[in-house]
Amino acid sequence: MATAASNPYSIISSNSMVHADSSVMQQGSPFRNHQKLLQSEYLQGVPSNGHALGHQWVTSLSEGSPWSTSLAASPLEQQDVKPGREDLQLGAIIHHRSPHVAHHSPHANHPGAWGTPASHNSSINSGAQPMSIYSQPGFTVNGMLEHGGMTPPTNSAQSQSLHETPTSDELEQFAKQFKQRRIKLGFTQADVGLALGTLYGNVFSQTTICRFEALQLSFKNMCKLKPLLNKWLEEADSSTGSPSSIDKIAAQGRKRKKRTSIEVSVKGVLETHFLKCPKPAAQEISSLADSLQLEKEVVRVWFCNRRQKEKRMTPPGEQLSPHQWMET
DNA sequence: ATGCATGAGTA
DNA sequence: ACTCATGCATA
Repeated sequence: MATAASNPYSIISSNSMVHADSSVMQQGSPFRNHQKLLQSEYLQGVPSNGHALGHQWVTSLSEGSPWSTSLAASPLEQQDVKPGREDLQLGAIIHHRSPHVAHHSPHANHPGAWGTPASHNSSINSGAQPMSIYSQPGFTVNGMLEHGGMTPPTNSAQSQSLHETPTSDELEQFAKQFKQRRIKLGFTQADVGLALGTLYGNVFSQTTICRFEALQLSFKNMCKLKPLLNKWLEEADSSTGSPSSIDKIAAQGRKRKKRTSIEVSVKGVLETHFLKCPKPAAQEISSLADSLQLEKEVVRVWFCNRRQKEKRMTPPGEQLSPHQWMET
């Protein structure tokens, strides 16, 4: 098993437009609902791919510095808890440097935001706030949707998405419609992500758009993105046939740990443990990691991701009626 | 489309 | 050390 450790951590830079739009054809029904999804998902047959322990990042490059070496543009697209502000200064900068003026209400980040019905809960959703939009007058990054920014004559869909928390159904409906429109208009998920960046300053990846369409984000997260996507939709709809010259942002040189590939059987074990104890103590993780011959960190992260997955609107597994995420 | 990973914000 | 939003890399 001379692990062909030929590709430790890759320096993000190449890779770019791979996925064209694979989402157009696959996917049967996005409504898989919440249930204590059992191991079913973890038994996904992986026929011709028994490559097991793929973990253990590296051992070949003499770079010395492990993945933690993070440099370059930080993915600050996080949720700034800033009441909206602190970005006007950026107006001067005219570079790749996504403004990411995330906005967010001083939310109360309650755990299990799910238990809270959409009725009269209003700590979430802060929809559209006066985020500073600044577009570089002169050239369009995405070929389309480059408006003055500050001119929002389109206030068609701000009735409820602004103060009223959408219901699960509404989100589901929207997601579905969004995807359809997007495809008809000929945009890929990646395109949308970029457009959002040039439009509002918040760039998103193909992954996020994909998850939105598939309702694989938390309820709160869905609520946050909906207004943005809604706006994009409007723009896209109106701007008839604007050939978009996609502009991929060159990735920076940031190192990242190579993705660990956990063996199917090992996943089964992890899943079993998860069902018993979804929140193992540090020590338990250690021993578990030890017995599975995995890095403790890998196991820890696995549990984190597993928990997070449990909180999504459409957990993998069963496919039930598109309701009841709020329950339980 | 999704698995594993990062990082800011919290508790 | 966890949650949550998000994404690179990969299947």
